[in-house]
Amino acid sequence: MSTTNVRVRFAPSPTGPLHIGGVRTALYNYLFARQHGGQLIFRIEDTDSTRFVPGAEEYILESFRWLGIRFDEGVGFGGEHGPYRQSERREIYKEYVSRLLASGKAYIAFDTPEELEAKRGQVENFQYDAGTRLQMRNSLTLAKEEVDRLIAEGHQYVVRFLIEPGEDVVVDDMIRGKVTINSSILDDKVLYKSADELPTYHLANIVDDHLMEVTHVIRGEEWLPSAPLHVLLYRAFGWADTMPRFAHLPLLLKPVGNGKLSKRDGDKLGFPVFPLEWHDPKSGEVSSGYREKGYLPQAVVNFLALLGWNPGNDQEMMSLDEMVKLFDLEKCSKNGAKFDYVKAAWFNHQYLLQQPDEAWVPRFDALLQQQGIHSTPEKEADVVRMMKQKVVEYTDGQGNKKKRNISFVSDLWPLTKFFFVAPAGFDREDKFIRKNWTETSGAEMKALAEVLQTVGDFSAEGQKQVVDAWVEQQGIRPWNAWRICLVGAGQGPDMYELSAHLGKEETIRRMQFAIETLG
RNA sequence: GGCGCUUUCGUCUAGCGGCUAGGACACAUGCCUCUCACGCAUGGAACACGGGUUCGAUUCCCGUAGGCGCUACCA
Repeated sequence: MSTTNVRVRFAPSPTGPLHIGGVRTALYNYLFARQHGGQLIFRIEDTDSTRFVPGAEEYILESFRWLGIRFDEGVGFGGEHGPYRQSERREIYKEYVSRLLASGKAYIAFDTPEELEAKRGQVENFQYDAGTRLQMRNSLTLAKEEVDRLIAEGHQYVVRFLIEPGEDVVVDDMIRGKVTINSSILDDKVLYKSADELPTYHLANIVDDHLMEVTHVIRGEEWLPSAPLHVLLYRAFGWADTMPRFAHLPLLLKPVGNGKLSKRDGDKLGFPVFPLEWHDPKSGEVSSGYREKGYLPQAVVNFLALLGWNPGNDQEMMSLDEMVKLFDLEKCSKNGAKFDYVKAAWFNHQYLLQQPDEAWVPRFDALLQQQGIHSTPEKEADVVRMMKQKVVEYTDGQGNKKKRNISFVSDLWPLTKFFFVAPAGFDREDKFIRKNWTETSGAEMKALAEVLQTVGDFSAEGQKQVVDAWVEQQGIRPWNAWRICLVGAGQGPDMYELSAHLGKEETIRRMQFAIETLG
Protein backbone atom coordinates (compact mmCIF):
# COMPACT_ATOMS: atom_id res chain seq x y z
CA MET A 1 0.00 0.00 0.00
CA SER A 2 2.91 2.32 0.64
CA THR A 3 3.65 2.36 -3.08
CA THR A 4 0.37 4.12 -3.81
CA ASN A 5 0.57 6.51 -0.89
CA VAL A 6 0.46 10.08 -2.18
CA ARG A 7 3.09 12.44 -0.83
CA VAL A 8 3.42 16.02 -2.00
CA ARG A 9 5.34 19.00 -0.77
CA PHE A 10 5.36 22.77 -0.67
CA ALA A 11 8.90 24.02 -0.53
CA PRO A 12 9.30 27.77 -0.32
CA SER A 13 12.52 29.67 -0.13
CA PRO A 14 12.72 31.91 2.96
CA THR A 15 13.69 35.01 1.02
CA GLY A 16 10.75 37.16 2.08
CA PRO A 17 7.01 37.07 2.54
CA LEU A 18 5.00 34.32 0.90
CA HIS A 19 3.68 35.45 -2.47
CA ILE A 20 0.00 34.88 -3.14
CA GLY A 21 0.90 32.68 -6.10
CA GLY A 22 2.85 30.49 -3.72
CA VAL A 23 -0.20 30.29 -1.52
CA ARG A 24 -2.20 28.91 -4.42
CA THR A 25 0.50 26.34 -5.22
CA ALA A 26 0.46 25.23 -1.59
CA LEU A 27 -3.33 25.10 -1.64
CA TYR A 28 -3.42 22.82 -4.67
CA ASN A 29 -0.85 20.56 -3.04
CA TYR A 30 -2.96 20.50 0.09
CA LEU A 31 -6.15 19.65 -1.80
CA PHE A 32 -4.40 16.92 -3.74
CA ALA A 33 -2.86 15.39 -0.62
CA ARG A 34 -6.11 15.42 1.35
CA GLN A 35 -8.12 14.04 -1.51
CA HIS A 36 -5.82 11.06 -1.81
CA GLY A 37 -5.38 10.58 1.88
CA GLY A 38 -1.72 11.41 1.48
CA GLN A 39 0.78 13.66 3.21
CA LEU A 40 1.72 17.27 2.62
CA ILE A 41 5.30 18.14 3.49
CA PHE A 42 6.63 21.57 4.37
CA ARG A 43 10.24 21.91 3.31
CA ILE A 44 12.42 24.99 3.52
CA GLU A 45 14.66 25.52 0.52
CA ASP A 46 17.34 27.76 1.95
CA THR A 47 20.20 26.73 -0.30
CA ASP A 48 21.01 30.31 -1.19
CA SER A 49 22.63 31.56 1.98
CA THR A 50 22.98 35.06 0.53
CA ARG A 51 19.24 35.57 0.14
CA PHE A 52 18.12 34.36 3.53
CA VAL A 53 15.73 36.75 5.26
CA PRO A 54 15.17 36.39 8.99
CA GLY A 55 11.54 35.95 9.97
CA ALA A 56 10.43 34.70 6.57
CA GLU A 57 10.06 31.10 7.69
CA GLU A 58 7.88 32.07 10.67
CA TYR A 59 5.87 34.35 8.42
CA ILE A 60 5.13 31.51 6.00
CA LEU A 61 4.11 29.17 8.79
CA GLU A 62 1.87 31.82 10.30
CA SER A 63 0.28 32.45 6.91
CA PHE A 64 -0.74 28.85 6.51
CA ARG A 65 -2.06 28.69 10.05
CA TRP A 66 -4.27 31.65 9.25
CA LEU A 67 -5.42 30.19 5.95
CA GLY A 68 -6.24 26.83 7.49
CA ILE A 69 -3.82 24.88 5.34
CA ARG A 70 -2.32 22.14 7.48
CA PHE A 71 0.86 20.25 6.84
CA ASP A 72 1.55 16.69 7.92
CA GLU A 73 5.28 16.86 8.26
CA GLY A 74 8.18 19.19 7.76
CA VAL A 75 9.74 22.20 9.45
CA GLY A 76 7.63 22.85 12.51
CA PHE A 77 5.62 19.65 12.07
CA GLY A 78 8.12 16.84 12.63
CA GLY A 79 8.25 13.65 10.62
CA GLU A 80 10.41 10.68 9.70
CA HIS A 81 12.15 12.20 6.71
CA GLY A 82 13.93 15.13 8.27
CA PRO A 83 15.66 17.39 8.59
CA TYR A 84 13.32 19.41 6.41
CA ARG A 85 15.45 22.51 6.20
CA GLN A 86 17.89 22.13 3.33
CA SER A 87 20.65 24.05 5.05
CA GLU A 88 20.65 21.23 7.61
CA ARG A 89 21.12 18.53 4.97
CA ARG A 90 24.60 19.42 3.77
CA GLU A 91 26.07 16.00 4.48
CA ILE A 92 23.31 14.27 2.57
CA TYR A 93 23.85 16.37 -0.54
CA LYS A 94 27.61 15.91 -0.35
CA GLU A 95 27.13 12.19 -0.46
CA TYR A 96 24.92 12.31 -3.53
CA VAL A 97 27.13 14.79 -5.33
CA SER A 98 30.08 12.48 -4.86
CA ARG A 99 28.04 9.63 -6.32
CA LEU A 100 27.41 11.64 -9.44
CA LEU A 101 31.07 12.58 -9.62
CA ALA A 102 32.13 8.96 -9.19
CA SER A 103 29.87 7.75 -11.96
CA GLY A 104 31.06 10.46 -14.35
CA LYS A 105 27.62 12.08 -14.55
CA ALA A 106 28.99 15.29 -13.14
CA TYR A 107 32.31 17.10 -13.05
CA ILE A 108 34.13 19.77 -11.11
CA ALA A 109 34.52 23.25 -12.59
CA PHE A 110 36.87 25.99 -11.39
CA ASP A 111 35.76 28.81 -13.63
CA THR A 112 35.18 31.87 -11.49
CA PRO A 113 32.05 33.98 -11.88
CA GLU A 114 34.27 36.66 -13.39
CA GLU A 115 35.68 34.26 -15.96
CA LEU A 116 32.21 33.14 -16.92
CA GLU A 117 31.08 36.71 -17.17
CA ALA A 118 33.99 37.51 -19.47
CA LYS A 119 33.19 34.50 -21.61
CA ARG A 120 29.59 35.59 -21.96
CA GLY A 121 30.82 38.95 -23.05
CA GLN A 122 33.05 37.47 -25.74
CA VAL A 123 30.88 34.66 -27.05
CA GLU A 124 27.35 35.41 -28.10
CA ASN A 125 24.80 33.19 -26.37
CA PHE A 126 27.50 31.40 -24.47
CA GLN A 127 26.28 28.29 -22.74
CA TYR A 128 28.26 25.88 -20.57
CA ASP A 129 27.51 22.64 -22.38
CA ALA A 130 28.88 19.88 -24.61
CA GLY A 131 30.01 22.44 -27.15
CA THR A 132 32.03 24.56 -24.73
CA ARG A 133 32.87 22.56 -21.64
CA LEU A 134 36.15 21.36 -23.13
CA GLN A 135 37.36 24.96 -23.41
CA MET A 136 36.80 25.63 -19.72
CA ARG A 137 38.74 25.01 -16.54
CA ASN A 138 37.23 21.83 -15.18
CA SER A 139 37.99 18.25 -14.25
CA LEU A 140 37.35 17.27 -17.87
CA THR A 141 40.16 19.43 -19.17
CA LEU A 142 42.55 19.50 -16.23
CA ALA A 143 44.77 16.65 -15.14
CA LYS A 144 43.61 14.82 -12.04
CA GLU A 145 46.63 16.00 -10.04
CA GLU A 146 45.87 19.58 -11.00
CA VAL A 147 42.25 19.22 -9.88
CA ASP A 148 43.33 17.72 -6.58
CA ARG A 149 45.89 20.46 -6.09
CA LEU A 150 43.40 23.25 -6.75
CA ILE A 151 40.95 21.76 -4.27
CA ALA A 152 43.68 21.20 -1.70
CA GLU A 153 44.75 24.81 -2.07
CA GLY A 154 41.26 25.88 -1.27
CA HIS A 155 40.16 27.15 -4.65
CA GLN A 156 36.45 27.42 -4.86
CA TYR A 157 34.68 25.24 -7.38
CA VAL A 158 31.28 24.06 -8.45
CA VAL A 159 29.98 20.69 -9.54
CA ARG A 160 28.24 20.68 -12.89
CA PHE A 161 25.86 18.13 -14.32
CA LEU A 162 27.19 16.60 -17.53
CA ILE A 163 24.42 16.70 -20.06
CA GLU A 164 24.65 14.42 -23.10
CA PRO A 165 23.37 16.36 -26.08
CA GLY A 166 20.99 15.26 -28.80
CA GLU A 167 18.44 13.45 -26.72
CA ASP A 168 14.73 14.21 -26.66
CA VAL A 169 13.69 14.30 -23.04
CA VAL A 170 10.00 13.82 -22.41
CA VAL A 171 8.25 15.18 -19.34
CA ASP A 172 4.80 13.74 -18.84
CA ASP A 173 2.93 16.59 -17.21
CA MET A 174 -0.43 15.92 -15.57
CA ILE A 175 -1.80 19.23 -16.78
CA ARG A 176 -0.03 19.74 -20.09
CA GLY A 177 0.56 16.23 -21.35
CA LYS A 178 3.87 15.23 -22.89
CA VAL A 179 6.38 18.05 -23.16
CA THR A 180 9.52 17.30 -25.16
CA ILE A 181 12.76 19.21 -24.92
CA ASN A 182 16.02 18.28 -26.58
CA SER A 183 18.90 17.93 -24.16
CA SER A 184 21.16 19.96 -26.49
CA ILE A 185 19.52 23.18 -25.39
CA LEU A 186 20.18 22.42 -21.73
CA ASP A 187 23.36 23.69 -20.12
CA ASP A 188 25.57 21.88 -17.65
CA LYS A 189 23.77 23.16 -14.61
CA VAL A 190 25.61 23.92 -11.42
CA LEU A 191 24.51 21.37 -8.83
CA TYR A 192 26.78 22.25 -5.96
CA LYS A 193 28.87 25.16 -4.75
CA SER A 194 31.94 24.63 -2.61
CA ALA A 195 31.72 28.22 -1.38
CA ASP A 196 28.90 27.55 1.04
CA GLU A 197 28.96 23.75 0.76
CA LEU A 198 25.39 23.78 -0.43
CA PRO A 199 23.70 22.40 -3.52
CA THR A 200 21.60 24.49 -5.86
CA TYR A 201 17.85 24.07 -6.14
CA HIS A 202 18.01 21.41 -8.82
CA LEU A 203 20.15 18.93 -6.94
CA ALA A 204 18.59 19.51 -3.54
CA ASN A 205 15.15 19.24 -5.00
CA ILE A 206 15.71 15.88 -6.64
CA VAL A 207 17.55 14.38 -3.71
CA ASP A 208 14.99 15.56 -1.19
CA ASP A 209 11.96 14.57 -3.22
CA HIS A 210 13.46 11.15 -3.64
CA LEU A 211 14.46 10.71 -0.01
CA MET A 212 11.17 12.11 1.23
CA GLU A 213 9.32 9.76 -1.09
CA VAL A 214 7.46 12.49 -2.87
CA THR A 215 5.09 11.07 -5.47
CA HIS A 216 3.76 14.22 -7.15
CA VAL A 217 5.49 17.51 -7.79
CA ILE A 218 2.88 20.25 -8.15
CA ARG A 219 4.56 23.58 -8.78
CA GLY A 220 4.43 26.74 -10.84
CA GLU A 221 4.89 26.85 -14.57
CA GLU A 222 8.17 28.72 -14.20
CA TRP A 223 9.68 25.32 -13.49
CA LEU A 224 8.55 23.67 -16.68
CA PRO A 225 11.69 24.54 -18.66
CA SER A 226 13.90 22.88 -16.07
CA ALA A 227 11.72 19.81 -15.67
CA PRO A 228 13.70 17.89 -18.32
CA LEU A 229 16.85 18.58 -16.34
CA HIS A 230 15.15 17.09 -13.33
CA VAL A 231 14.14 14.02 -15.30
CA LEU A 232 17.75 13.61 -16.39
CA LEU A 233 18.88 13.90 -12.77
CA TYR A 234 16.50 11.17 -11.64
CA ARG A 235 17.93 8.97 -14.36
CA ALA A 236 21.51 9.80 -13.42
CA PHE A 237 20.83 8.68 -9.87
CA GLY A 238 19.07 5.56 -11.08
CA TRP A 239 15.75 6.65 -9.63
CA ALA A 240 13.79 6.82 -12.85
CA ASP A 241 11.33 4.17 -11.73
CA THR A 242 10.29 6.10 -8.62
CA MET A 243 10.34 9.52 -10.23
CA PRO A 244 7.41 11.64 -9.11
CA ARG A 245 4.70 12.76 -11.50
CA PHE A 246 4.83 16.43 -12.49
CA ALA A 247 2.08 19.00 -12.69
CA HIS A 248 2.98 22.54 -13.70
CA LEU A 249 0.43 25.14 -12.70
CA PRO A 250 -0.37 28.24 -14.75
CA LEU A 251 0.95 31.51 -13.38
CA LEU A 252 -0.90 34.38 -11.73
CA LEU A 253 -0.69 37.46 -13.92
CA LYS A 254 -1.00 41.19 -13.30
CA PRO A 255 -4.61 42.47 -13.23
CA VAL A 256 -3.71 45.07 -15.83
CA GLY A 257 -0.90 45.19 -18.31
CA ASN A 258 1.51 42.39 -19.03
CA GLY A 259 3.61 40.09 -16.96
CA LYS A 260 3.29 38.01 -13.88
CA LEU A 261 1.89 39.33 -10.66
CA SER A 262 4.43 41.19 -8.59
CA LYS A 263 4.65 43.02 -5.30
CA ARG A 264 4.56 46.34 -7.13
CA ASP A 265 1.14 45.67 -8.64
CA GLY A 266 -0.44 45.42 -5.26
CA ASP A 267 1.02 48.72 -4.14
CA LYS A 268 -0.13 50.40 -7.32
CA LEU A 269 -3.68 49.09 -7.49
CA GLY A 270 -4.35 48.84 -3.79
CA PHE A 271 -4.69 45.16 -3.07
CA PRO A 272 -2.39 42.85 -1.11
CA VAL A 273 -0.19 40.29 -2.77
CA PHE A 274 0.74 38.69 0.52
CA PRO A 275 -1.45 36.77 2.93
CA LEU A 276 -0.21 38.66 5.99
CA GLU A 277 1.22 42.09 6.48
CA TRP A 278 4.98 41.98 6.09
CA HIS A 279 7.52 44.26 7.69
CA ASP A 280 10.76 44.02 5.80
CA PRO A 281 13.53 43.68 8.42
CA LYS A 282 16.09 45.43 6.23
CA SER A 283 14.25 48.29 4.55
CA GLY A 284 11.55 48.64 7.18
CA GLU A 285 9.08 48.73 4.31
CA VAL A 286 5.58 47.47 5.08
CA SER A 287 3.59 45.42 2.59
CA SER A 288 -0.11 44.96 3.17
CA GLY A 289 -1.65 41.57 3.82
CA TYR A 290 -5.03 40.01 3.22
CA ARG A 291 -5.58 39.35 6.90
CA GLU A 292 -4.97 42.94 7.93
CA LYS A 293 -7.08 44.26 5.06
CA GLY A 294 -10.05 42.47 6.54
CA TYR A 295 -10.23 39.43 4.31
CA LEU A 296 -11.52 36.19 5.73
CA PRO A 297 -9.20 33.23 5.17
CA GLN A 298 -11.99 31.15 3.62
CA ALA A 299 -12.60 33.88 1.06
CA VAL A 300 -8.94 34.08 0.12
CA VAL A 301 -8.70 30.33 -0.22
CA ASN A 302 -11.90 30.05 -2.23
CA PHE A 303 -10.92 32.85 -4.57
CA LEU A 304 -7.43 31.49 -5.09
CA ALA A 305 -8.64 27.96 -5.72
CA LEU A 306 -10.74 29.16 -8.62
CA LEU A 307 -7.86 30.99 -10.26
CA GLY A 308 -6.69 28.22 -12.53
CA TRP A 309 -9.08 25.49 -11.53
CA ASN A 310 -12.82 24.90 -11.46
CA PRO A 311 -15.00 22.02 -10.36
CA GLY A 312 -16.50 21.56 -13.81
CA ASN A 313 -19.83 23.11 -12.94
CA ASP A 314 -21.08 26.54 -11.93
CA GLN A 315 -20.38 26.21 -8.24
CA GLU A 316 -18.18 29.00 -6.91
CA MET A 317 -18.64 29.02 -3.16
CA MET A 318 -16.74 26.12 -1.68
CA SER A 319 -15.33 25.26 1.69
CA LEU A 320 -11.88 23.74 1.94
CA ASP A 321 -13.48 20.35 2.60
CA GLU A 322 -15.69 20.63 -0.46
CA MET A 323 -12.71 21.58 -2.56
CA VAL A 324 -10.87 18.51 -1.32
CA LYS A 325 -13.68 16.38 -2.70
CA LEU A 326 -13.97 18.23 -6.00
CA PHE A 327 -10.35 19.02 -6.80
CA ASP A 328 -8.93 17.59 -9.98
CA LEU A 329 -5.58 18.40 -11.55
CA GLU A 330 -7.03 17.50 -14.93
CA LYS A 331 -9.42 20.40 -14.57
CA CYS A 332 -6.67 22.93 -14.05
CA SER A 333 -6.40 25.41 -16.85
CA LYS A 334 -3.20 25.69 -18.83
CA ASN A 335 -3.02 29.42 -19.33
CA GLY A 336 -2.13 32.10 -16.84
CA ALA A 337 -4.89 33.88 -14.95
CA LYS A 338 -5.06 37.62 -14.42
CA PHE A 339 -5.44 38.39 -10.78
CA ASP A 340 -8.96 39.79 -10.38
CA TYR A 341 -8.91 41.51 -7.01
CA VAL A 342 -12.43 42.86 -7.53
CA LYS A 343 -13.72 39.32 -7.49
CA ALA A 344 -11.62 38.60 -4.43
CA ALA A 345 -13.56 41.33 -2.65
CA TRP A 346 -16.82 39.75 -3.84
CA PHE A 347 -15.81 36.45 -2.29
CA ASN A 348 -15.05 38.23 0.94
CA HIS A 349 -18.46 39.86 0.77
CA GLN A 350 -20.05 36.43 0.48
CA TYR A 351 -18.14 34.90 3.38
CA LEU A 352 -18.43 37.93 5.58
CA LEU A 353 -22.19 37.76 5.41
CA GLN A 354 -22.26 34.09 6.27
CA GLN A 355 -20.74 34.86 9.62
CA PRO A 356 -22.96 34.85 12.68
CA ASP A 357 -23.70 38.05 14.59
CA GLU A 358 -21.27 37.15 17.35
CA ALA A 359 -18.40 37.13 14.89
CA TRP A 360 -19.20 40.68 13.89
CA VAL A 361 -19.25 42.29 17.28
CA PRO A 362 -15.53 42.16 18.11
CA ARG A 363 -14.58 43.25 14.59
CA PHE A 364 -17.05 46.05 14.70
CA ASP A 365 -15.86 47.01 18.13
CA ALA A 366 -12.29 47.29 16.85
CA LEU A 367 -13.58 49.51 14.08
CA LEU A 368 -15.27 51.79 16.60
CA GLN A 369 -12.17 51.99 18.75
CA GLN A 370 -10.23 53.00 15.67
CA GLN A 371 -12.65 55.86 15.21
CA GLY A 372 -12.23 56.84 18.83
CA ILE A 373 -15.71 55.78 19.79
CA HIS A 374 -16.22 53.93 23.01
CA SER A 375 -19.71 52.70 22.96
CA THR A 376 -21.47 50.43 25.38
CA PRO A 377 -21.61 46.78 24.44
CA GLU A 378 -25.39 47.01 24.32
CA LYS A 379 -25.23 49.80 21.82
CA GLU A 380 -22.77 47.96 19.63
CA ALA A 381 -24.90 44.88 19.64
CA ASP A 382 -27.87 47.03 18.81
CA VAL A 383 -26.11 48.55 15.84
CA VAL A 384 -24.82 45.23 14.64
CA ARG A 385 -28.31 43.83 14.88
CA MET A 386 -29.72 46.77 13.03
CA MET A 387 -27.07 46.67 10.36
CA LYS A 388 -27.59 43.00 9.80
CA GLN A 389 -31.27 43.56 9.59
CA LYS A 390 -31.38 46.58 7.36
CA VAL A 391 -28.17 46.56 5.40
CA VAL A 392 -26.44 43.29 5.70
CA GLU A 393 -28.85 40.46 6.09
CA TYR A 394 -31.58 40.58 3.57
CA THR A 395 -34.15 37.93 2.85
CA ASP A 396 -36.53 38.23 -0.03
CA GLY A 397 -40.24 37.35 -0.10
CA GLN A 398 -39.49 33.73 -0.95
CA GLY A 399 -37.19 33.40 2.04
CA ASN A 400 -34.08 33.27 -0.13
CA LYS A 401 -30.85 34.69 1.18
CA LYS A 402 -29.70 37.56 -0.94
CA LYS A 403 -26.41 39.22 -1.63
CA ARG A 404 -25.52 42.13 0.58
CA ASN A 405 -23.52 45.23 0.15
CA ILE A 406 -20.36 45.14 2.14
CA SER A 407 -17.10 43.45 1.34
CA PHE A 408 -15.14 44.28 4.48
CA VAL A 409 -16.03 45.03 8.05
CA SER A 410 -14.34 48.38 7.55
CA ASP A 411 -17.00 49.20 4.95
CA LEU A 412 -19.36 49.37 7.88
CA TRP A 413 -17.99 52.63 9.23
CA PRO A 414 -19.33 54.96 6.53
CA LEU A 415 -22.60 53.04 6.71
CA THR A 416 -22.98 53.28 10.46
CA LYS A 417 -21.13 56.44 11.34
CA PHE A 418 -24.35 58.40 11.98
CA PHE A 419 -25.34 56.02 14.77
CA PHE A 420 -22.46 57.40 16.79
CA VAL A 421 -21.69 60.81 15.39
CA ALA A 422 -24.20 63.58 14.72
CA PRO A 423 -23.89 65.43 11.42
CA ALA A 424 -21.43 68.28 11.95
CA GLY A 425 -22.77 70.23 9.00
CA PHE A 426 -24.57 69.81 5.72
CA ASP A 427 -23.35 69.96 2.17
CA ARG A 428 -25.87 72.09 0.31
CA GLU A 429 -24.40 70.90 -2.99
CA ASP A 430 -25.23 67.31 -2.11
CA LYS A 431 -27.78 65.94 -4.57
CA PHE A 432 -29.88 64.28 -1.92
CA ILE A 433 -29.98 67.35 0.32
CA ARG A 434 -30.76 69.72 -2.53
CA LYS A 435 -33.60 67.55 -3.63
CA ASN A 436 -35.07 66.72 -0.25
CA TRP A 437 -34.61 69.84 1.88
CA THR A 438 -37.17 72.25 0.54
CA GLU A 439 -38.49 75.59 1.75
CA THR A 440 -41.10 73.88 3.86
CA SER A 441 -38.72 71.36 5.36
CA GLY A 442 -37.66 73.56 8.26
CA ALA A 443 -41.20 74.08 9.40
CA GLU A 444 -42.14 70.45 8.84
CA MET A 445 -39.22 69.26 10.91
CA LYS A 446 -40.10 71.67 13.63
CA ALA A 447 -43.63 70.29 13.69
CA LEU A 448 -42.36 66.71 13.57
CA ALA A 449 -40.04 67.39 16.48
CA GLU A 450 -42.97 68.63 18.49
CA VAL A 451 -44.95 65.50 17.67
CA LEU A 452 -42.01 63.31 18.66
CA GLN A 453 -41.72 65.20 21.91
CA THR A 454 -45.16 63.86 22.81
CA VAL A 455 -44.37 60.24 21.99
CA GLY A 456 -44.27 58.22 25.18
CA ASP A 457 -43.03 54.91 23.82
CA PHE A 458 -40.03 55.91 21.73
CA SER A 459 -39.50 52.46 20.25
CA ALA A 460 -39.75 52.20 16.49
CA GLU A 461 -43.23 50.75 16.87
CA GLY A 462 -44.31 53.39 19.34
CA GLN A 463 -43.17 56.22 17.09
CA LYS A 464 -44.72 54.66 14.05
CA GLN A 465 -48.14 54.59 15.63
CA VAL A 466 -48.09 58.28 16.45
CA VAL A 467 -46.10 59.67 13.54
CA ASP A 468 -47.70 57.65 10.75
CA ALA A 469 -51.09 58.97 11.76
CA TRP A 470 -49.80 62.52 11.95
CA VAL A 471 -48.10 62.25 8.55
CA GLU A 472 -51.31 60.95 7.02
CA GLN A 473 -53.30 63.75 8.50
CA GLN A 474 -50.80 66.40 7.37
CA GLY A 475 -50.44 64.91 3.95
CA ILE A 476 -46.68 65.29 3.91
CA ARG A 477 -43.75 62.95 3.35
CA PRO A 478 -41.16 64.05 5.87
CA TRP A 479 -38.82 61.06 5.80
CA ASN A 480 -36.09 62.30 3.51
CA ALA A 481 -35.81 65.64 5.28
CA TRP A 482 -35.85 63.82 8.61
CA ARG A 483 -33.09 61.57 7.26
CA ILE A 484 -31.03 64.65 6.47
CA CYS A 485 -31.44 65.78 10.07
CA LEU A 486 -30.36 62.52 11.64
CA VAL A 487 -27.91 61.13 9.07
CA GLY A 488 -26.79 64.13 7.07
CA ALA A 489 -26.99 62.11 3.88
CA GLY A 490 -29.21 59.80 1.88
CA GLN A 491 -28.40 56.55 3.58
CA GLY A 492 -29.09 54.43 6.61
CA PRO A 493 -31.88 52.28 7.95
CA ASP A 494 -35.58 52.92 8.44
CA MET A 495 -36.11 56.28 10.15
CA TYR A 496 -38.12 54.93 13.08
CA GLU A 497 -35.44 52.31 13.70
CA LEU A 498 -32.81 54.98 13.63
CA SER A 499 -34.50 57.49 15.87
CA ALA A 500 -35.42 54.76 18.33
CA HIS A 501 -31.78 53.82 18.52
CA LEU A 502 -30.63 57.41 18.99
CA GLY A 503 -33.28 58.09 21.61
CA LYS A 504 -35.67 61.00 21.90
CA GLU A 505 -33.21 63.53 23.22
CA GLU A 506 -30.53 62.98 20.57
CA THR A 507 -33.08 62.74 17.78
CA ILE A 508 -34.60 66.08 18.63
CA ARG A 509 -31.20 67.66 19.19
CA ARG A 510 -30.09 66.64 15.70
CA MET A 511 -33.33 67.93 14.23
CA GLN A 512 -32.89 71.29 15.88
CA PHE A 513 -29.34 71.55 14.63
CA ALA A 514 -30.48 70.85 11.09
CA ILE A 515 -33.31 73.36 11.29
CA GLU A 516 -30.90 76.02 12.53
CA THR A 517 -28.26 75.23 9.95
CA LEU A 518 -30.37 74.61 6.88
CA GLY A 519 -33.23 76.94 7.71
C1' G B 1 17.88 35.81 -29.97
C1' G B 2 16.98 30.42 -28.44
C1' C B 3 13.68 26.85 -26.13
C1' G B 4 9.03 25.72 -24.01
C1' C B 5 3.95 26.66 -22.50
C1' U B 6 -0.46 29.14 -23.91
C1' U B 7 -4.85 31.69 -26.84
C1' U B 8 -13.59 31.39 -25.63
C1' C B 9 -17.24 37.94 -23.37
C1' G B 10 -13.31 43.65 -20.08
C1' U B 11 -11.85 39.56 -16.12
C1' C B 12 -12.16 34.23 -14.13
C1' U B 13 -14.06 30.32 -16.84
C1' A B 14 -17.80 25.96 -18.94
C1' G B 15 -17.36 23.47 -23.51
C1' C B 16 -13.63 17.51 -24.47
C1' G B 17 -16.84 17.14 -33.62
C1' G B 18 -23.21 18.85 -34.46
C1' C B 19 -25.14 24.05 -28.55
C1' U B 20 -29.72 30.09 -29.94
C1' A B 21 -21.51 29.11 -27.24
C1' G B 22 -23.47 28.46 -20.56
C1' G B 23 -22.15 30.65 -15.58
C1' A B 24 -19.70 34.19 -12.21
C1' C B 25 -17.36 39.14 -11.34
C1' A B 26 -17.72 43.92 -13.41
C1' C B 27 -20.91 47.21 -16.35
C1' A B 28 -25.87 49.35 -18.18
C1' U B 29 -31.24 49.83 -17.80
C1' G B 30 -35.86 48.95 -15.31
C1' C B 31 -38.72 47.41 -10.95
C1' C B 32 -39.05 47.72 -5.60
C1' U B 33 -38.62 51.98 -2.11
C1' C B 34 -38.77 57.02 3.26
C1' U B 35 -32.62 57.27 1.44
C1' C B 36 -28.29 54.35 0.24
C1' A B 37 -27.80 49.57 -0.51
C1' C B 38 -29.69 44.72 -1.02
C1' G B 39 -32.98 41.95 -4.10
C1' C B 40 -35.46 40.92 -8.67
C1' A B 41 -35.78 41.41 -14.05
C1' U B 42 -33.53 42.65 -18.52
C1' G B 43 -29.40 43.92 -21.64
C1' G B 44 -24.66 44.60 -24.07
C1' A B 45 -20.32 41.55 -24.35
C1' A B 46 -16.16 36.13 -26.66
C1' C B 47 -14.41 31.21 -29.86
C1' A B 48 -6.87 35.60 -32.39
C1' C B 49 -5.88 34.77 -37.79
C1' G B 50 -4.80 31.45 -42.07
C1' G B 51 -4.59 26.67 -43.91
C1' G B 52 -5.90 21.67 -43.61
C1' U B 53 -8.69 16.76 -41.63
C1' U B 54 -14.07 15.86 -41.67
C1' C B 55 -20.63 15.36 -44.13
C1' G B 56 -19.66 18.99 -40.17
C1' A B 57 -15.05 22.50 -36.58
C1' U B 58 -14.84 26.78 -30.74
C1' U B 59 -13.45 21.59 -30.24
C1' C B 60 -8.38 17.55 -33.97
C1' C B 61 -3.54 18.74 -36.93
C1' C B 62 -0.04 22.46 -39.10
C1' G B 63 1.46 27.40 -39.65
C1' U B 64 1.23 32.84 -38.36
C1' A B 65 0.43 36.46 -34.75
C1' G B 66 -0.20 37.82 -29.57
C1' G B 67 0.56 36.60 -24.33
C1' C B 68 3.54 34.15 -20.56
C1' G B 69 7.77 31.61 -18.68
C1' C B 70 12.84 29.95 -18.74
C1' U B 71 17.57 31.06 -20.62
C1' A B 72 22.43 32.63 -12.89
C1' C B 73 27.48 29.55 -8.50
C1' C B 74 18.13 32.47 -7.43
C1' A B 75 14.47 29.62 -6.21
